[in-house]
Order: sequence, then structure tokens, then C-alpha cells
Amino acid sequence: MVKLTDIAAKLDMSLTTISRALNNYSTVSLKTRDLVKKTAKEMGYVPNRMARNLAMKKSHLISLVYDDYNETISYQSFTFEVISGIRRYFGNTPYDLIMVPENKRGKNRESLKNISLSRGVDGLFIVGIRTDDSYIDEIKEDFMPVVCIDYPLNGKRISYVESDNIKGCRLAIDYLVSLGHKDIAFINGHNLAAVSPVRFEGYKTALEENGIPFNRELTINSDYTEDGGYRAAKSLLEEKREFSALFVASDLMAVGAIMAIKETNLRVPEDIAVIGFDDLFFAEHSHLGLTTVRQHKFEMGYQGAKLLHRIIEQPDYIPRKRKIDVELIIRGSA
Amino acid sequence: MVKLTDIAAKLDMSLTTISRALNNYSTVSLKTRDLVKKTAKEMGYVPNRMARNLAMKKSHLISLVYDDYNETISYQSFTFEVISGIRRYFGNTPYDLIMVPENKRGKNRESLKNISLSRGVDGLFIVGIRTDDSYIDEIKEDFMPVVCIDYPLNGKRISYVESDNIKGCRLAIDYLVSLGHKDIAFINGHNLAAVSPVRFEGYKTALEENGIPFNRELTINSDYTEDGGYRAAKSLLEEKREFSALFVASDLMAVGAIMAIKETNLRVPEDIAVIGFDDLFFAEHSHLGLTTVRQHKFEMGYQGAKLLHRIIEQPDYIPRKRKIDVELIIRGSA
DNA sequence: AAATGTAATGCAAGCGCTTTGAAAATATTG
DNA sequence: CAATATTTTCAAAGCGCTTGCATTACATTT
Repeated sequence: MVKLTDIAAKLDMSLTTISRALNNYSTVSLKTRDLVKKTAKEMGYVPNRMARNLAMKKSHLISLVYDDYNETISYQSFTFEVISGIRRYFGNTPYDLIMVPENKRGKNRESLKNISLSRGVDGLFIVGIRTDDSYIDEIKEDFMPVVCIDYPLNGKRISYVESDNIKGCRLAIDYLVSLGHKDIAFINGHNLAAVSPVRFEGYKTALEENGIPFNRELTINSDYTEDGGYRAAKSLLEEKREFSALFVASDLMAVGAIMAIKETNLRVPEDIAVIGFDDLFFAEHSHLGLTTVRQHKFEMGYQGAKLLHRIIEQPDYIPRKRKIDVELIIRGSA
Repeated sequence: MVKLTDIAAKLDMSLTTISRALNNYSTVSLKTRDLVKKTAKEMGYVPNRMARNLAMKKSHLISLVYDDYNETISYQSFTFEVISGIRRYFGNTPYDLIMVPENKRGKNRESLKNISLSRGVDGLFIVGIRTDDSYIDEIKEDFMPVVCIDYPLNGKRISYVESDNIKGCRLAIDYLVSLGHKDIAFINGHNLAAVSPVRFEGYKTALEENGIPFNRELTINSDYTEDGGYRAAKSLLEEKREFSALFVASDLMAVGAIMAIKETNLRVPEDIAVIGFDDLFFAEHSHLGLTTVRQHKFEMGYQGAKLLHRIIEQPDYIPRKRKIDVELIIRGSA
């Protein structure tokens, strides 16, 4: 591995000059800079980032935190797309991403703060954190720049990105109402996801805006899994709640719900119209095509990355959350 | 940030002793070790990995290389699961994963070698590399430990993991034959994926083993996309090839193919039986349920990680490829 | 008690880079 | 041409840690 001193020796210059030349300091004459760069290239010089990091106390590393153990396909494909957006953004910066695999879910895992400080990362990007996660208290300490997806956390160097969930609910409900539905049931996810209460509010508000009284009996909480959606719909149907439309807080649950509806010998959308949330790939392919509220996941990642980048590089920047637009994708289920 | 010298000062010991104590050197008395550890904890000491890396010339970093720009859902969900496997394995080791986002696909991107040497990573894990990728020549230089998924590369410190594609094809063909099919068409992916020729061979061999002559007219190459599968099936059907079963080299293409078949007013599986490859999530949900060859993606990642770990830590270890078992998942399409 | 062996600790160099403050070389001015 | 300003270069310290070698402290043997 050729290093700066090797180049210095060969060119009979000082180490300092070599370093400065390669870093394009204007205090090094252009001629020298060119010569140094050329020689460095010829000698196959590759800068040692570990040394550089140590000297500069800056790693150009973003720690990407997400949870593998949530194995639903929703979460996976959502996460993957968000990460793609993050990668795309940072692809045009000197930052790389680092992932610290957790060895155990829950207790005994190392503190996020320690891991991060130890690697000297410059910022944290957190996808899919749950309300009961112990990391949250650590993050609140504001020990370094953080951006979360779908979790409202604020601080001097902390912010987040979320879909416009309220709008998403309104789009869905408005559309159902425009189709003539009045009795609209709602299957929500569990409250470990910060978006759940928001979507609940969105559902409720949208109903009221349409002059439809909210009926608690038409709502039920589930767990964002397919089976959960199935069971929720099943119980809604068995208890003979009167409803002609069903709004489901995730596509995966919607798929389960549709299965339950069909098992009850009802037709979708004729007897019960169904709208999901997410627009995952299979929404398009599942059965008859799922009408759903599309989240722009890639964009969430991209904008989040941009935000984080800014927080890191502009110490006096006051971060504000980003809200990403959603749209209603009309297919066969409603 | 408290550092070793701070602890040394407080305890009035030498820096060396502190370092050794924390690293559990037996040359430090147990009593001292305990004292040092306790004090370190009290003082909130967090080791600085940048400094440590520099001193030890070892980063405990694995570079994870994959390509975002391949946006098919197949690739995405395959990749995500492989990565989960990798993360799970390394979760029980001191290694972290680093991802270097590419800013541009293809030319102008930095050399893999430079990036890797620069960050001082200890090994490379490569998912989804294509046969025309410029990285391949670099990898062959054997400049550091590498494990690929689905790409046959060998070297002193290079190996790979693949599904048992031959077996997968045999399972599919045998099953179709057992159902009475004799004319079995095959839609393959493009040859930029190293697995394609293998699956082609597998298909051909399996036919022969069943005493069915190979008929080139019943095979067609496509591109692993849904639309590609659609077009391939369409052209097969339009040219009036005689076949009662269709084996498709990926689930995504199979979904497209089924769409084409239905458009031609043929039924699946009554008129044409279809078997896919991968067993992605939507195989279970698409239409009638796709019969398919399941790849154990998580396991591929896990075993690959284990292999890479070994190559890194045992310099004289001679790496051998890992072949991961596959299984036939029978659903409604065949 | 001297000689020897062993366990515990410390000194100092080094990992490869950045950066401050000073010096040397060159250019500008009256 | 001396005096001043400007450009270019360099020596050395430091980033926080590991580690080979030397040293000291203590235990064992004769």
C-alpha cells in the first residue's frame, strides 16, 4: 500500500505538501498539485480513510438502522425502497452507509449511542422504529444528527420524514363516499407503529368532513400482518357489523381481509369495497388489483437523506420534518 | 469523549495497562483488569474504533455490494432476504456492514478495489452481480476476501454461494412429467445473470432424464421482468408452439406469462400448467397461487456470510462454494 | 541471602493522515 | 536594490489506539 510518505520521498517533497496537493489546497501551486496528483495515480496511491478519519474526527459514515426481525413482506419491501432512496441521495456525496446488525432483538443489545460514537458515524438514519423501542430514549438525548422515517422525533439535530397520512386517509374515504358508501369500516395496525394513531385520526376526520358520524364499532385494531387482516375482517363480519366498504391501514392486511370477505361468500368490490395503504408491489397483482393509497417510499428515503445531510453539514440548521405526498391508486377492489 | 489516557490518569496507571486490561490480556492481573473495566464504565468510556482500526489495520467491516438500479421486485425482495441472512450471521460477530452507494451505474464509478482498500474493509459480499459488470475483473485479482451470490468466482480467498439450480429444474420438470406433461416450454432469463445458462442446462438435462427430447423451439429467452415474461409467453403462444406446460426461470416472469396465457383464453393450469422459480412472496398470492421452486434466500446470505467470515479469519483456509438446497412448492398453477 | 524464574507494568514507537505555525522562496513596490 | 508583501514549502505535533521490548515487583528455589 503506497502512502503519502512514499510519494513525498519519490518527489522529494514534504509530506505536508503532498497531502495538501491531493486535497487541492490553493496554497500549493497548481503545477505542484498536478505533478503530485499524477505521481500519486501512477504509484497507485489509495488514501487510507481510517487514518484520515482519525485525524479529522469525521468518518463520512451514516449509520442505517432498521430491524430485520420484522419479517412481514410489507415492512421488507417498504424498507428496501426507502434504503434505495437513501443510497441514491448519498451516492452523490462522500458518505457511505454502515449497518450494525443486531444480534438480539430487544434487551442486551448494545446501546445505539455507544455503537454510533464508537464508529464515529456522522449521523443516524432510522427506518421502522417502534414506539416501544429502547433506542428512542437514547435518540432524544440529541447526541448526534438523526432522521427517522415515520416516527415523530424532534430536536436540535433530529427530525423525521413521514407520508401525508391524513391526506391518504382523506383520499381513500372521499373516494369511497363518492362511490356512495356511507358505512365504512376501518382496520388499523397496532399502536407500536407511530403512524397508526395518525391514520386513525385521518379516518375519523375524513368521515366527519363527509358528514358521516364516526362509529367505533366499525373500527378494529390489528397488527399489520396478512393473517391479522384476515382475522380482523373475519371478526368484523361475524359480528354482523353493517358496512359496505373497508379501509385497511396496510396492503398486507387488506389482502388478508379480502380473503376473509371472499370466504364469507361476499364479493369485492360489489358487496364490500376495499382500499389498502402502501401500494406494495403485490397490490397490483393480488387477485383483482388492490385500490390503495400509494406511499412514495423511495422519495421518503431520498428526502430523509437530504435532510440528514443538511443537519450534519450545517450545524446551525434548524431541522423541520418533511411530509411526502401520497396518491390514491384506483384498481379493482374499490 | 473520554479516552484511554483519561482512565490512565485517573487510575495513575500507564496507558498500556489500561488498553491491555480492557482487551483482557492475561498479562494484566485480574484485579487490575476488573478495576480498569469498572472505572472505564463509570467514566463512560467508549472505544474509538477509528483509532483502533488504524493501529490494528483491521476494520471489522464487510462491504456489501448490490445494485439498486435493478428495480424489479424479484431482485429487490431476493436481495433483501439475502441481506437479512448476512446481517443475522454477522450479528454474532464483531463485524459491521458497510454499503457504498454507487452514484452512477456503469462507467465512471470508482473502482471497487480502491473503495474497499480505502475504507480498509476486511471482505466483500456481492449480491446480484451481472456477467458484464466491470467489477468482476477486479475481483479476480484476488485483492481481498470475496463471497458472491449466484456468480461462480473462485480464488484463494474468493468463493460463492448458489442455489442448487440443477436440482430445482429437475424438481420442476419431474413434477410436470409426473402430471403427464410431455411438451414443456421454458422461458429463461437473460444471460447477464450467471444462473441463466445453468437453469437452461438443468431444464435440458431434466427433460433428457425423463426421455423427452429437447426441442429448441420450446425455449425462449427473456429478461426476468414481468413484462418480459408476458411477451415471451405471448410469442410462444402466437407462434402456435405445442406445449401443455411452461417452466419459467423466475416468479416474476411467470406472473407475466400467466397473464399472457389468460389473455389467450387458455386456463392455468388446465390448459397450460406453469411453474416458476424463486418463491417470492407474491407467488403465494398471485391469482391462483404459483407453483414454484423455492430458493432459500435467507440461508444463502447466512451461509455466504459464514463462508466469508471463515475466509477472512483463517488465511490458509481453502474456500469451497456452498450449494443451497431448493424445494418445490406446489400451489395452484401446476 | 543470593540467584533464578515468573508475573505485572510501563516506555515509546508506530498506524497514515491533517493541520498549525514558522521558514524559505519568490514576486512586488518605492 | 533594499524593503515589504505574497506564494510556496516544511517540520512537528496530534488524532486515540496497539504492541514489542524493557523494566520492575514479586515468588520460588538452592
